[in-house]
Amino acid sequence: MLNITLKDGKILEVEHGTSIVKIIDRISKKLAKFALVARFNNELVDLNTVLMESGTLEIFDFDSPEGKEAYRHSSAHVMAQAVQNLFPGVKFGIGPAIKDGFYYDFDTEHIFTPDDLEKIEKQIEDILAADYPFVRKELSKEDALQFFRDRNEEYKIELIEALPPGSIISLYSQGDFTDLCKGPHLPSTGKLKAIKLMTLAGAYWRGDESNKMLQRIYGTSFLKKSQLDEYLHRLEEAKKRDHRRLGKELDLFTLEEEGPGFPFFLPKGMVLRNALEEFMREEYRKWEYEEIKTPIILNRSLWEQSGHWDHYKENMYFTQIDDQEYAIKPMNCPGCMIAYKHAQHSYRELPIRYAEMGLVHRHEKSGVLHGLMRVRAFTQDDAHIFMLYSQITDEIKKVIEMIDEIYRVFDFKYNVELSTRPDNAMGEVDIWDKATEDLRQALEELKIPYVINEGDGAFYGPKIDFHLEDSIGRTWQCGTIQLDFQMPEKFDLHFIGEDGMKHRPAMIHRAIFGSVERFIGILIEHYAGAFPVWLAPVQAKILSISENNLDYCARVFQMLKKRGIRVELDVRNEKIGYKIREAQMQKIPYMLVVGDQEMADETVAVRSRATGAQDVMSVDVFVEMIKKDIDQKK
RNA sequence: GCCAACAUAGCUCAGUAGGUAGAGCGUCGCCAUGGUAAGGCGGAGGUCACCAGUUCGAUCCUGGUUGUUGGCUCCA
Repeated sequence: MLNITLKDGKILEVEHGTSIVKIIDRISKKLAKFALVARFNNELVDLNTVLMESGTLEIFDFDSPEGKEAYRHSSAHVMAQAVQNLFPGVKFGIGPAIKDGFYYDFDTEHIFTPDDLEKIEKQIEDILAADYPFVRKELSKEDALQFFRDRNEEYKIELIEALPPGSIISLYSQGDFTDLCKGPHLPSTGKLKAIKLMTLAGAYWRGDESNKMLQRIYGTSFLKKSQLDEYLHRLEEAKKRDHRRLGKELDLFTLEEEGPGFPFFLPKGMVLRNALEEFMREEYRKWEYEEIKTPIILNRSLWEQSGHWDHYKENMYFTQIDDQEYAIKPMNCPGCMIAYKHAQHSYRELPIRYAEMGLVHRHEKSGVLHGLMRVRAFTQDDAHIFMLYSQITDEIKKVIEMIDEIYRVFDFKYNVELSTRPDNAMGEVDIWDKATEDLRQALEELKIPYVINEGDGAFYGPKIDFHLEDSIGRTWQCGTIQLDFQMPEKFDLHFIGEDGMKHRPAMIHRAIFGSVERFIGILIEHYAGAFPVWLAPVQAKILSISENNLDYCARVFQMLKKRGIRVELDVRNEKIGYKIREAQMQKIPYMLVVGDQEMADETVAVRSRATGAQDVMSVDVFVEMIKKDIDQKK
């Protein structure tokens, strides 16, 4: 007999060789219905697994990450089977579960079309109806290789060859489809219900652009049709918040064919942008930064000195002035190095914090451009901090606190990543290790949760990145803190120490918005275009009821303007409902309705964007109210 | 950059078995003076992204170019 310990601590006694399914049947009928996979002695396993030893058992349903992953992973296998049935001879890449679904990569002469997706979905239905069991089989590495060689599955062969010799290789079959797979899977295809194929895409084999491009089909699956519908509905809703759409609707910015990746900011977008920059400048004062501005075009020799010429050339634009070659800056650091060197510095001055709203240009590949999120020209709210080595941890912590404080103003949730040494890195490995350790230590001391992103650092140093989410859950790097021991070396920076000798300062690059453009993109999606009053391009709009009220409206307009409120006046010959609808769609925080009544009482009828509630008050009271919103950044 | 799809009025989109195009919104004009999410009527507005080719004739078919969208990160 075996002793099986359950999640609640209960111990079941079962016979040697009992399957997990049987055990679940004994635990509860309901559980039996919803169970998808299990964890036995810390290993995820199929429910069909037969237990040969005592241990702890945990059961997962669709609501658990483990269950959901297995569900989607099994969905991917079913999709692959459907593709195999419809397109014989197709070769298989990989097919994992991902955040909101799954994908599978295929290699076939046939080019999939959206019509094919429908056909594949029909085929999937049949496979679900047939309720094929998922059967696990374990082979030696040699036998597994033979199996896939017989089927000419070159990608599977490559995957198996990468495994250590002597490995036990598991295969999963359902019906006439067999795939190399670690598992676990659901008991049978009939457990799957609502599967939908979403999109087609190209994807390089193993994510390496020197490899062949395979055809990827993305799909998702849910326990019930209603959950799937809800998910699709959420996606539709999210699309309405897309910053590219709102940017157009609210006249914030535009992207034109004449400048792919070079956004135009329109008057309203510019107001928003200026409000953000003004806010950042207040923060500069508060956190003791000094602001500088360095040139956009600088001589090639500078970029050779900084290492950009060797490490970043493909991303840079160049130009000629007289007979000299110049580069358009892709980063602000080299200019800032020169600014630092302009004078001799004492240890007493450190840390020196130079901030710069720096416009940089980068040649991004055409296929990666995306609205304001990924552009070819953007403004970094950059800063470089020069300091003693003994000040490093404190300075990093200060920057982390500053970022956290600023993101809080917008009510952002963010993820933190620590990115380590990339392949094209400049400098010694042990210096990198030291820098990485400094960053890690600061995160640990502040108890900030983070994940490590191997090999994703900048070429001159490791970094802490702050990622924000867009409306459909894609994350974008915004804030960044990068520790750099290379630039001070390359530019021979120094300060005069207590001993009267020259010493090398340490340096941090940091940005908080990251890119003002990207940050605006995120903000638009975050607020769905309904900006808080302090950011709203138009904070209040005066709507006249009839021609009788024109003079009074103009007076109110002037009063508000004088008090610094961003106000617009709508005195067109339209009905009030029409004007309100328009102002509402422009997401203007306050509408001030003015008719005969208000004119007589010297008031305005304030309608709130959020609630639609009306409140009649004097202009002074309204100004006081809206000023309070602005001050509190509401 | 690579794979696929898409590109028609300022915006959102319809359309043509190949015979140079339509709606709604917006804009402009006139009428209505209207009290909290669209009042009525009328007008203007298009080299159907660009360049070639096929054809008597191309917005439509073919090829190329440009741009846009989704993906190329999730590792059996």
